Amino acid sequence: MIGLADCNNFYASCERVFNPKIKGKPVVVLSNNDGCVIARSNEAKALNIKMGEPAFKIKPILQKHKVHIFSTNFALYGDLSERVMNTLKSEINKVEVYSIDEAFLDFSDFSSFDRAMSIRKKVKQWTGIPISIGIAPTKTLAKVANHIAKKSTKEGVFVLRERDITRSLQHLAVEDIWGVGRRNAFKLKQYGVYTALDFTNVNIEWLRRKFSINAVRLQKELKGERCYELELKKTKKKNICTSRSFGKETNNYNIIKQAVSNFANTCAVKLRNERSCCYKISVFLMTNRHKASAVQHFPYITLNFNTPTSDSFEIVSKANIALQTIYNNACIYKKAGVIVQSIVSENEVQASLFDTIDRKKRNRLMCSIDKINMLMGRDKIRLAAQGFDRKWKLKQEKLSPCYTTRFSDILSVNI
DNA sequence: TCTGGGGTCCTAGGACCC
DNA sequence: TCTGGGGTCCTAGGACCC
Repeated sequence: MIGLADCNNFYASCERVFNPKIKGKPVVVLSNNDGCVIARSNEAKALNIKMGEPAFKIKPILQKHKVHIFSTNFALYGDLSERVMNTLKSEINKVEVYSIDEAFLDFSDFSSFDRAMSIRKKVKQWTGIPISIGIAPTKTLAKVANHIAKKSTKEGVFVLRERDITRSLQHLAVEDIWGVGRRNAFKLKQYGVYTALDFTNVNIEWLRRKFSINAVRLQKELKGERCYELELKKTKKKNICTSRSFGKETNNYNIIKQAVSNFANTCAVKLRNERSCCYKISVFLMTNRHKASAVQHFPYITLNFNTPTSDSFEIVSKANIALQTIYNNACIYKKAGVIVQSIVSENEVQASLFDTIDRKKRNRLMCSIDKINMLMGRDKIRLAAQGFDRKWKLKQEKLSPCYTTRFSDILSVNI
């Protein structure tokens, strides 16, 4: 059997761990720039606050019910996620960390309701985060089991046995199947497929023809045939993207250049952490698509490196060449981003015949910079192009302390 | 006033080869 | 009159996930 452990309302729960005052109260966490609701406590869900809703649209509800609002604090969530995963690993040998708040667990040795309950209790006790566990024969069914654990059990644990599969699928809407999104749910309903059970009953050839190979796999998984195994090896990323909306829209070239330089540098740092190099870099800009009256412009350009690189100097300067090409000062931009692509492992780099850079020396320099920044704080050493004033930076008005990752933010206790 | 960020996989179609 | 068949590789766009 495969288990799926999923943290309940993860970001909202993180905010509560070190702030007991907000227990039992409605809590929402907003996306970057304090834009949309991306996490809700049960009390906030009960107020009918929807996932992804722009905060400014529901301001009256938030005020009326005294909802506690937080900006995203990824330093906190990332750290608590690691604690949860480590606790799971202390109980289960094979754990696939699937996302910041989810992990697949190998229950092939023995799976029981009681074992899952004790794991759940341990995670709560050790980290303060409540989780739900669903257990079933395949990953997709484990997702179903988790769904049931969250919605219909008091304990937060559900074991989906073979004999109960049909009954469970009957009560699961087709759009709630893992891997069926909005588009395909709409399409399926047009053909009269409304529940997960309906989905398991459609002709497999028809499914292959009308949808994709994934739909076929999905059907098999729902019937208990395993198509997806646990992925225990960490794989290298194939693309790395850093992008942000600006706190304030702008057409100022220098501000945008600073932002793009910072995003490009972050991509380079991420590449070096992965021990990878990239062949290509793309830069994009976006105007505010919600503003009907504004001139819209979504330029995007990709440039190549002759030799794959993770060098900040090269990546940032190439990003700036790209920016120069696509920037148009008649437009007010809302967002910019840098993507590095065609990624290869750093020990598989094929150098260009005409390469002129002393790469060994540059690598040592980058290593030193990374080390110093690790010890002394992010961007302590930076490229001049990154600048200091950060006029493009995001809005984060409701940021909670980094309780676990910054010395000055550690809680003090009065006895 | 105000609307997120970071990924993966699949497919169709174009360009090219012999 | 009449215009093939079998491939590979790359890319953009779509769909999905959290």
